[in-house]
Amino acid sequence: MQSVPDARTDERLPIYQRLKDALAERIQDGAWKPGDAIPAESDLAAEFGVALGTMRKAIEGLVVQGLLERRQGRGTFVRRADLGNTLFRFFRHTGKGGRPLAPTQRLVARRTGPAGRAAAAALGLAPEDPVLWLKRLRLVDDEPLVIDEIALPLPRFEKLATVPAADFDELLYPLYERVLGVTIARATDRIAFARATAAVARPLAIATGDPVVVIERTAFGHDGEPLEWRRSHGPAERFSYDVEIR
Amino acid sequence: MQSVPDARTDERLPIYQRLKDALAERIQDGAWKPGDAIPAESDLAAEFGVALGTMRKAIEGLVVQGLLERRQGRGTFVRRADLGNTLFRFFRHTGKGGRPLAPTQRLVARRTGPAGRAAAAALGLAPEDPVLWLKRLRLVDDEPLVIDEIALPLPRFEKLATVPAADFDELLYPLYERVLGVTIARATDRIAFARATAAVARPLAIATGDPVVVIERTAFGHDGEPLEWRRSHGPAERFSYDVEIR
DNA sequence: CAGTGGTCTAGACCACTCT
DNA sequence: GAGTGGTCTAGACCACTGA
Repeated sequence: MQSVPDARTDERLPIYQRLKDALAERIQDGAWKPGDAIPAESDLAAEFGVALGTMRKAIEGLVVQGLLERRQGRGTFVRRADLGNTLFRFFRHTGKGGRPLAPTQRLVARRTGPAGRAAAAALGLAPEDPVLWLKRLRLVDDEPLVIDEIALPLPRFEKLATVPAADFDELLYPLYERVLGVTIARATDRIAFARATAAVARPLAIATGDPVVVIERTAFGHDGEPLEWRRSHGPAERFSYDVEIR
Repeated sequence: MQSVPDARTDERLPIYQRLKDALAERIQDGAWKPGDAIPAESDLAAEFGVALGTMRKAIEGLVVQGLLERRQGRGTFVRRADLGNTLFRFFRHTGKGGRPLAPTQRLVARRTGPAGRAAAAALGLAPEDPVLWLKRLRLVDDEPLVIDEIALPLPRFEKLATVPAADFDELLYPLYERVLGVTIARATDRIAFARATAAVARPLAIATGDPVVVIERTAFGHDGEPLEWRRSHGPAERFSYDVEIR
């Protein structure tokens, strides 16, 4: 049987490609952690036995991919993915009278249960596989704006089932990293509109049947593995999103 | 009085930056037109008196910006911006039974009138400045899906006022290029939600007050000048949009 | 086959950051 | 001042395309 060519050693690939894969692997493996500085370009070039320019091209590629971040005169660092905040990405920030916004969040429910069809498809599980379900309400200036249902594959996220509810005050992705060492690198959102069900309308303090935005997100790790699925609902009138094309 | 440093000659900028600006200018000026091949990298390097690698870096930048397109072994070409199709970018393509979709479009109205507040702000005009207004209905499988109101600054788009209505069968950006030599390079969309007014509901064959998506687009030329503003409405239930983050 | 972009090298000097 | 990334050069060879 023919051995499958490894991305790092497949000689048909350009050197800089193989370097990219080798460096990316160090990040995935956690040898280099988010926030860390990686060795100097010249050191890396020497270590891999390539010209400086070739190593630069490899690093440049990872910078474009958002894995690394260069800081002139200081070094090259493993980037901490900033996937923004659904609240501010997708909703109008009605900063009335220039007052600073006060976004807060509250864990409404936490339970273990079957993934169901949508979450299972996104996470690569069977619908009956158990996941940790979180329900979270996000408010701005004490006004409910978004309700999230979040599915996290078990056993990987088991520890989150016992973390004190108060810890869910913070953003979730940093929490995953702190508690579980799980890093979210990338996510896909799908935006659509629907009518509010009773379960969604109540926490949002709107009427059943009112128009809502539905944002379904799948979040992935550096290795491309799906780690989290969530479905968020918010009042449609508050929704606003900007897209830049080309 | 100090002369303002030209992007192409400001010596504080890296050479490759100045090269980028010089090449971009040739595209803006129409010296190199969309679809054209530009001279070989080696020729350009010689012409500008720089090393090949430096010219490559400049070209690479324009490729990333979407101005140029490389084709291995053939040459480097001026890219024809493909701003996609609002229909397929933002709405579910319900290809029932695998039948190919039949998207069509119809010019519903064409008139000259004041820009009004929204269009004027986007186009950098005064609200009372005259623009050419187009109203266009877009259908898929003979079912109305999107109604567009399009504002085009006037004197520049004057010729479009007399072009036969049948020509509006095609996509607008290629039409602008063919009839006026105007190239759209970039656009910004803002997506929001509203209730259908009577004017919007009638052509879409929905009820007044039904939920609709509103997509406001400003389109720009290579020089960053706003060239077109449009507001599109479509039924909210048919809307679907995917966003990839980082 | 000639001409194009794609990869790679080995060196030089500059600009920035920190101590 | 030492160490980092940023720019630039001048050359070599490879891989692909089209006539």
